[in-house]
Amino acid sequence: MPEQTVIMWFRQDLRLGDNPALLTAIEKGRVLPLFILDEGEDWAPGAASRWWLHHSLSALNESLQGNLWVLKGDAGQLLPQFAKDHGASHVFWNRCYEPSRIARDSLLKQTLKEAEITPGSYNGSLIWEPWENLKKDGTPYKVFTPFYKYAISNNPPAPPSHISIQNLDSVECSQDADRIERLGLLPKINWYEEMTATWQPGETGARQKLEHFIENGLYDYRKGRDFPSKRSVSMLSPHLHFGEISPREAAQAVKQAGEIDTNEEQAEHFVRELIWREFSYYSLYHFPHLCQENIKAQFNRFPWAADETNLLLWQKGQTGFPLIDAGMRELWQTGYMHNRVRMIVGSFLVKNLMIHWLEGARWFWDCLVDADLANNSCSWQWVAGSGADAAPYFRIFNPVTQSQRFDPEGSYIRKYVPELAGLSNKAIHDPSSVAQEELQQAGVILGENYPRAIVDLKESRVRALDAYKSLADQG
DNA sequence: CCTGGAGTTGTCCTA
DNA sequence: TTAGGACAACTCCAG
Repeated sequence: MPEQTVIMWFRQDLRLGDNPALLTAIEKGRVLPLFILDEGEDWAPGAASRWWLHHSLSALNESLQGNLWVLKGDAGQLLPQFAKDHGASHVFWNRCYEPSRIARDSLLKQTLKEAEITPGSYNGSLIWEPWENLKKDGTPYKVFTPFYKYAISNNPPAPPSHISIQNLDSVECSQDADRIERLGLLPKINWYEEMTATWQPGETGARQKLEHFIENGLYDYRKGRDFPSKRSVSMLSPHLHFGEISPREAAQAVKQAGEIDTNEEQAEHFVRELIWREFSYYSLYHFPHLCQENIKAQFNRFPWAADETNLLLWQKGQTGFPLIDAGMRELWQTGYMHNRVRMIVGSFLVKNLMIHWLEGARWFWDCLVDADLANNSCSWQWVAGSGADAAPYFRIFNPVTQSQRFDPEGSYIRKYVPELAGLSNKAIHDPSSVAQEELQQAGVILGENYPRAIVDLKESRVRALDAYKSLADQG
């Protein structure tokens, strides 16, 4: 009897290591690795994500000895037919948790079963399934810390699999050699030079980032992660999003390194951040509307400004606030932005400019290589104050104060806003309030080579506070 | 039920 | 210069 053909449907698990669906597929028969690009999905990948996906697929294909099959179109339609055509007995995948994908996948399971093909789905992307870790009354946590404490003490994270998969004997791919190019994921204009310098999509690149973090960032993570020029952060977010490394593997590696180097406290903080990612998936699973609607309904009455001009200036990094502009340009050039700066540019858009958080979420979605529906939506709702956690609404970041505190020497600003490089460490945080003479010496001409501040921080802060207050007054 | 403590990530003013 | 309280008062969660 010939060996069974088992389709391994890769989605956001573009790796061979610690991949439960793949491990099960290998046990069951001969693996046919497949990826399907479905452009009709809600929140289809933005330009930066597509760039990443192209390279990640190429890397995966290489580690599969060129045997990754590729399709383009509606997975719900294509997959059952493809499975039939190849006489597959099973189709395995790791779960995705976006609402539309949950619906699509459960329908697909039904279709496959009717065709007498056995489907199987696994957890390859999360430390915990989102339906785990409920409160005693069976409802989900809405606040991070109680969720964190409960999950850590009741369900210690399971260790990753360390089975190494090399030279996998998979079904030979008979598709054209340029099938990945023909997905059309790369943009026509070559805007991605900076991205190539910053990133190496794929499993190998992910491991390198992890090791680099363990060696260079971990010892100082707790405090250093707040300083955008320090790069004490892991830079793992896009790798985690595309599943090039599992969160379990990252957590275990960092914890073990922490024990060896007595950096337990630092390691714990890193794992805590990974669990924030868990909490975002958990929240999206239990509250699927949060990617388009305010969790707190009173925010539906918020007087958002429909200000195309300010939105564009924010997007292009031309607000006149150097830290904001540095962050927005980092995003544009590298597909990434340091976490603290994300909070600050987010607060600025939503509170100082009073532009709807969804506008920010959409822009991030298109620009970020780590664009992730759960993380992006939850984080924007948190910044806006419309999310489930009860952060006091009067928390408004001051981009100048934050800049002085977290980029005291202006090195992050100088990197991404080079026209200000000649200003002193003191002056660089707020050129609009610097004396004409000093600006001139540094070659800065406000309104010509660097914009004047587009809003008054004090005024706009008061305006935002009043707007938030009016929501409370009406109940 | 009721109660009290806590809540990722702040800012500003005053003493 | 720095530390501490006000902001305004909500919701969540555990006991």
